[in-house]
Amino acid sequence: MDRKLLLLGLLREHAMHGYGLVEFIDQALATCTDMKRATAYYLLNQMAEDGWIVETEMQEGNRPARRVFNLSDKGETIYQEMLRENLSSYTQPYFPSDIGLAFLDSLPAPEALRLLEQRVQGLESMLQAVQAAPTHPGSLQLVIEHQRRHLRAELAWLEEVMQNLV
Amino acid sequence: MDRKLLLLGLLREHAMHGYGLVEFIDQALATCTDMKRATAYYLLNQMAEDGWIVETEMQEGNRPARRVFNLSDKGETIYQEMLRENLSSYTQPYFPSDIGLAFLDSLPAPEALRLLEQRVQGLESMLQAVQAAPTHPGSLQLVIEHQRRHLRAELAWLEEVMQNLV
DNA sequence: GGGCGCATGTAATGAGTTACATGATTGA
DNA sequence: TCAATCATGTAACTCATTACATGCGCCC
Repeated sequence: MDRKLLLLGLLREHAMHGYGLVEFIDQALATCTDMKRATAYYLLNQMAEDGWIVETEMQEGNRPARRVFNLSDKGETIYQEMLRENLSSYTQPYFPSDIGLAFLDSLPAPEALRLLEQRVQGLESMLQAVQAAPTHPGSLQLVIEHQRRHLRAELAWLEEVMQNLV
Repeated sequence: MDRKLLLLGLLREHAMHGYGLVEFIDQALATCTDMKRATAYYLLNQMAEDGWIVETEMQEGNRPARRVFNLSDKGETIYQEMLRENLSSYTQPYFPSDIGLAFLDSLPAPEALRLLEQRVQGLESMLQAVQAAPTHPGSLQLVIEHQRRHLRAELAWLEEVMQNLV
C-alpha cells in the first residue's frame, strides 16, 4: 500500500492526472522507485472508487480528457494515517543480489572476482545516475539522498567481499 | 527467479525435501529473507517438471512420504548460469520506508521526530536479531553479514535525518 | 485421547507487470 | 504525411501469499 501513500502525497502537493504522476515519478524518482502506468491508473481508480480522491475532467480541445485528481477529506485522513504508519516502522528490504553471494564459494575465486567486478561497474553507474539526478524541494530529496548513501555502502561492502577473495 | 537460485543452491549442498528447505530458510536466513511453504512447494514442483531437479520418495513408516530432491545435470547447468547472472549484476532494492521520508515535511518536526524514534527502535531490534543469528559455514554467512551492515547504515542515516529536524 | 510436529497439497486472492488497443495533437 | 507525445484503458499473465485441507506419528 506504500504506492498509494506515494500517490496521495504527490496529489496532496499538486492536483495531477495519472499520466503526469507517472511522468513525474519516472523522471524525479527513477533512481529509487518506479511505477508502471497500468499500476498508477489501477490504484487511482481504486482510490477514486473508495472516495480517497476526487476527479475533475479537464477537457482541452478534442483530445482525451485529463482526469485530474485531488485528495478528499477522507483521503487526507488516510494519508495522515498511512504516513504515520510508514514513518514509525521499518520495512526490511529484500536483496535478491544476496542470493548469489550466498553461493559465492561454489565458484573459483578468480571467476568470482571477475563477476563481482562487473557488479561493481553496474553499481558505479547507478551511483553516477543518482549523483546526476536533479534536486527536489523539501523532504522529497531525502529519497535521492538515501539511495546515494545506500549505493555507496553497497560499493564499500562489495570491495570488502572482494578483498577477502584475493 | 532468484528464489529458484536459492533453492537450487541449497539442494546442491544437500539433497532435501520441501519441508526441510523451508525450515532451514526460516531459521538460518530469517533475518534476510523468507519463503512461504506454498511458494517452495510450487517452485520445487515446477523445477521438477522442468527437469532441473529429480525427486526420490523416501517412505518412513506410514507417514506422508518425503519427496527428497537432487539437482539433475540440467539443474546444475542452470544453477551455474543463474549464479553467474546474479553475481555479475546488482538488482536495486526497493525501499518502501522511503516513501514516508519523502513527505516528512508535511508533519510538524516534533511529531516527525517521535515517529522516527519508533522506527529507530524497530531497526535496533532487527539489528539485535541479526547479531544473535547463528553463524553459517562459508559464503552463506555473507548474507547475514550484509544484512548487519545494511541495518547499521540505516541507523546512521536515520540519526542524521533526525539531527536535521531538530 | 488430544495436541503438536512432520509432510504435503490446492484454491482463492492480491499486487503488479506486459502487452495490446484507442485516438487526438504536434512538429519535422 | 509520418512519427512522437499526450492520455487513457483493459485483458492476460506471473509471482507470491493466505487460508484451507489432509493424515500420520509421537508424547504426555
